[in-house]
Amino acid sequence: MAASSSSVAEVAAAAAAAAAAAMESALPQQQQEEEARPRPMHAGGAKSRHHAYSRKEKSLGLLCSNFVVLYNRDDVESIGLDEAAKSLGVERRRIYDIVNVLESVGILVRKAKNRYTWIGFDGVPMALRELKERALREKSGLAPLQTEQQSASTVSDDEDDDKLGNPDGDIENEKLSQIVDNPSDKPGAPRCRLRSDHRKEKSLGLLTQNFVKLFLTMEVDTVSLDEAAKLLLGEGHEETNMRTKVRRLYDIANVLSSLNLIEKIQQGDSRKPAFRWLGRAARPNAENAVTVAVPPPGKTVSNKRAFGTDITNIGVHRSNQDSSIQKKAKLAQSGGDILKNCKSVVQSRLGQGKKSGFVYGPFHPASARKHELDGGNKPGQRERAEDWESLSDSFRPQYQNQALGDLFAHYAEAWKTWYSEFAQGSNIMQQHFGQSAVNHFL
DNA sequence: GATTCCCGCCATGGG
DNA sequence: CCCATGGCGGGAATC
Repeated sequence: MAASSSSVAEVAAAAAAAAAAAMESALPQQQQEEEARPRPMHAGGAKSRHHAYSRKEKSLGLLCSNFVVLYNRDDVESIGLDEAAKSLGVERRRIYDIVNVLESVGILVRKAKNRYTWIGFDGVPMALRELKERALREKSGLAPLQTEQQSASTVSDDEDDDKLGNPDGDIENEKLSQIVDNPSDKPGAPRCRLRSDHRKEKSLGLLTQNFVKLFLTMEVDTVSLDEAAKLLLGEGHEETNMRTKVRRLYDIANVLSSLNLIEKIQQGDSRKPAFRWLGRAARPNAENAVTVAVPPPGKTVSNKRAFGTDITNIGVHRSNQDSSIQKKAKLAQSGGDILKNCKSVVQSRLGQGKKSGFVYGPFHPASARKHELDGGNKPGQRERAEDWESLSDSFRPQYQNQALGDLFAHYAEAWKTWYSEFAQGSNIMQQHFGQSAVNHFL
């Protein structure tokens, strides 16, 4: 119970601390954490008195940071959920949350039940490219449906997704299966709409992708979660649906923040905060984040939620309600995996990147097109040369090993689900961003 | 009082 | 039926 939980915390702390220490060298500049938020239990003895419950220490963002610190190494084979949960001292449920968004951004791939393969940040560029590509195709491909409200007669109070069967959906699917190079693909059998994928359509992972796409396609680089929710959701919606969606977006935004893919900013004056895309992001880790130039545009004040460098969870609960949650948290398994070297293969394929700042994704550039590092575009003002993206634009899918195949299979599937859902949301996107977004840089 | 968002119940879907 | 997964929303902590 309590005893075990504390020991778990200890282990987590040790592991993460070690990891952090090891990682230190990788950071361009070591910069002590500024720790915007003083530890609530900072006073007192060496350890910690009792440590009052603090939400921040349990945040998904922090958890994500720790997760990354813990696994972002060369010798990380596959990741077991139980193992992760135990190491980080959290319940399994939380790991699912993290893993889902990490996967959406290409940092992980599901290998099997309970098992994920670590791809690392090198996978991000490609994932973003995929995402963006889809988003753009989506935009131009789907029916323009100009400023028409699409009606949807009757309020149909709670159900949002109607399944409007889009004609070109099949075409896309076919194209996909080709790309995927699925050996066991039957040219006729498995072509199904995957009924009742309704569950998946509302998944955190999908939501994450759509959220990211939003940033990738519009040129205004900030959105408030309410806006995002409205955008990603349909039009009018039950208050409750909106609220739930926003809750999820908070979750996602927090982990994306910890990955430095976005940052929270205070919109001008007296307005709810919004999130700004930092595609060029560098390193996960703490808040120092050498997030390059990009001076915050005039009045926006960057007060992103700083994730402490401290190490995760302690077995303290939200309130004074004891209830030792104590999961069995068994950790058995982790036999010798063959997948182990998959990761290293990818790694070597990339030439070990990481420290050089510029890294190629899993696919080595087919045509070694070198894009100038943001050569000379828009002098002055914040240019948004997205390193992740421009970098990946030159990629040509040309996989040569297991892991990559899996990766693509994954993307293919994700697409399918995304496609149907997004089809309906696209029109509202259309009226919001119009054509301008279609041809923005690139 | 409003916002942020953690916690964990419990539906669900795969095996 | 068991168990891995992961929606979902109450309501506590923060702002």
